[in-house]
Amino acid sequence: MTPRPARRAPTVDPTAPAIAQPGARVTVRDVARAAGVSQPTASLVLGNHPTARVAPATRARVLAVAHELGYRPNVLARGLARGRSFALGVIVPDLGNPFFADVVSGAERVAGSAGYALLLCGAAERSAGEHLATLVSRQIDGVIIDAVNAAALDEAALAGVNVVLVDETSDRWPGVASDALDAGRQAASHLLALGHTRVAFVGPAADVHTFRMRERGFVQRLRESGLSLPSAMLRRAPATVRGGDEAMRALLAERPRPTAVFCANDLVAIGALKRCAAAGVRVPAELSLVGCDDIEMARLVTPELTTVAVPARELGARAARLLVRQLAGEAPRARAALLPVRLVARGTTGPAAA
Amino acid sequence: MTPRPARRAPTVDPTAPAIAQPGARVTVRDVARAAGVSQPTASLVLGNHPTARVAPATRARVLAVAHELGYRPNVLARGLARGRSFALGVIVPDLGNPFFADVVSGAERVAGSAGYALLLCGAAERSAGEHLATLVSRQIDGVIIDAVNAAALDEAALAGVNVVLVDETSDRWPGVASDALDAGRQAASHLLALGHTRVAFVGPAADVHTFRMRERGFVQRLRESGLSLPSAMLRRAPATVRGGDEAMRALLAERPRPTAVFCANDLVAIGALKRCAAAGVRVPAELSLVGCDDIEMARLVTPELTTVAVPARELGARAARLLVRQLAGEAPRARAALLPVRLVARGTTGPAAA
DNA sequence: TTGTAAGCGTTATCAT
DNA sequence: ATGATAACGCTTACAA
Repeated sequence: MTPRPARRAPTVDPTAPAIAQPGARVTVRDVARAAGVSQPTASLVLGNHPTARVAPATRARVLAVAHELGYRPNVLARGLARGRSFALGVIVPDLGNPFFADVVSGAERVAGSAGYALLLCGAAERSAGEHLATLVSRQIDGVIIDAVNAAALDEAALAGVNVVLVDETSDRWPGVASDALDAGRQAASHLLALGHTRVAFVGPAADVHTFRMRERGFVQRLRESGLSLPSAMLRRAPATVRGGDEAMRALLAERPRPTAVFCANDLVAIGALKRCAAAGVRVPAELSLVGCDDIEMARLVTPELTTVAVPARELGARAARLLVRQLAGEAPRARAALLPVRLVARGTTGPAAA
Repeated sequence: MTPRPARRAPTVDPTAPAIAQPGARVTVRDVARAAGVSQPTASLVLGNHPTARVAPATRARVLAVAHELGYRPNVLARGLARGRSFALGVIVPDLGNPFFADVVSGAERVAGSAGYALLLCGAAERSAGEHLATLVSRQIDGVIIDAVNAAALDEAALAGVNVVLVDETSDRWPGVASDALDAGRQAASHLLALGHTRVAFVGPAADVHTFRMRERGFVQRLRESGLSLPSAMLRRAPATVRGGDEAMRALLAERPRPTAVFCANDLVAIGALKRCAAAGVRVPAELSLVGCDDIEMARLVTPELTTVAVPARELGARAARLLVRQLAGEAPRARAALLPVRLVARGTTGPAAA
């Protein structure tokens, strides 16, 4: 066989000083050539493989040359050869919600330190299904899906993808979640302890598991104390500031008014709080308010928001870790426990008015 | 030459019904085989190339088969062959800051609809330089760098990378930025119009261009009205809620106190506002406060924050668009104009106390 | 218009 | 321990 034909653009001139040429990619082949070994041998060394049975001297030489030349592996090529991309995807409903920003941030930290890149997908513009499709065509190694109804996803698109759900449940994919039922229960307990009996709930109708569970826990705990939630006290609203604002307007028009309201998340609670301020309703004197998530904003409104703290960054971090471990070949461990949540009593809750 | 040897794992059995096999990747070769054309011909059709000189009949057949088989191109392989990854990176200091979350969100939208994936990099854990290196080894097509001092970046790492700076300037890379100087000027004008003469500034010492310009514009406008900023009225603090809180504590201890403070961003202003509330200083009666950015939070604190609105999402979107255009081969247009900013007078500013 | 062949940079499987 | 050789899935000359 004839020697390999000259490459179109030789990346490094062997006669040139061994300095990383700006703009020119240094490949394993260049390193091999310069180190006087075959290309696969260099690859064996550079791929820091566990099974790297290479003579110490050879290895050292290759490493030295690689360093000198400023060799950087081409992750795309590696991915193509290994059938993996060393990248994780994360799909969140909306990065504008600080809670999701935290989840993503936690995932990014873990993914990054495990050598994975994180591809960000906001489900606001494109649907989760579309995102999934493009991720798959990028040979994505795993996908974190947060607060997107997994059942609504296209079966075909999901075939053969490593998925971890955040704050959703499914018997098909593993997931990490906070103890949303307990969040609702703690909110109820707190209000009950303060003597509230006319309480309300504001949350989205959307079929997102966490919200459903928060609501369920709240109602459940109320029932245990002999209280019920009449339908007028159950307001459906999008999980946004605006949603909270509008729901609270409706709630304030009710007679009798509730003396306490649990909101599905902090954004809703803050919207509700804002409406109370606008309507001249004193919080917590006339009305108590409990949120959920404990985003940074919760401590910045006045009065500070009583809320149930949910470890958002930790959720993202765990989801990423789960994927990373799974990809490293570790057996998927038993169903992960729910992350505990904790009510933080601050300024928006007080004793029920007499 | 002998026919190509059998592949290790044939992805599709040609005799099987043409249904996307779950888990099995359908390749161009599979499509070509099924359509009875050569692999490159199929590639030509499927690569929706402008120069696709293929017989209409053939093209239709290939497309039909591809659809039937559920063909999805392997972006990694395509990238390797074309020397591009069809991915953009974005490096932000901290996703926890809603401003950056918005920038990223805007970039994601544009990148996504142009067929680019967005790799997220938070500069909190790893340095921007490290991120850049990993992005380069992923053959990244372009990188958006927000609020990271570009001069501090490793020259070598940046060689041959398409970079767009957000809210930074450099004569080396193109960038998009808001009119930070004008932001400072508008803040000053607003306070001057309200009769304030003892004003202060709180901002980070970090060498981030935008913050420097906001400060400069503020001081400049003050000077034009014959006012100066004594050093006691210039507090250095990290651009966070906490930083604002602590800086304001110091400011409140000064005698005489300032009657108005301009903060480098909303987070700082909100921290300052919080400190005022804690210290019993009435805002705006005793002290006026102006922030910068107009993040969602600004309207949620009490009183609502007067601030200079900066189009964060638009910045991210434009940065991404700049890269996408550049990658599409369009000539980089002349230096983009600064995005205008606009002061939004809300509740934290009022006339100077008599 | 289409097929053949080479190549992208890496990993994996064998002989040697 | 090392080196040929094939393969990953795609693009792109170039030849037919």
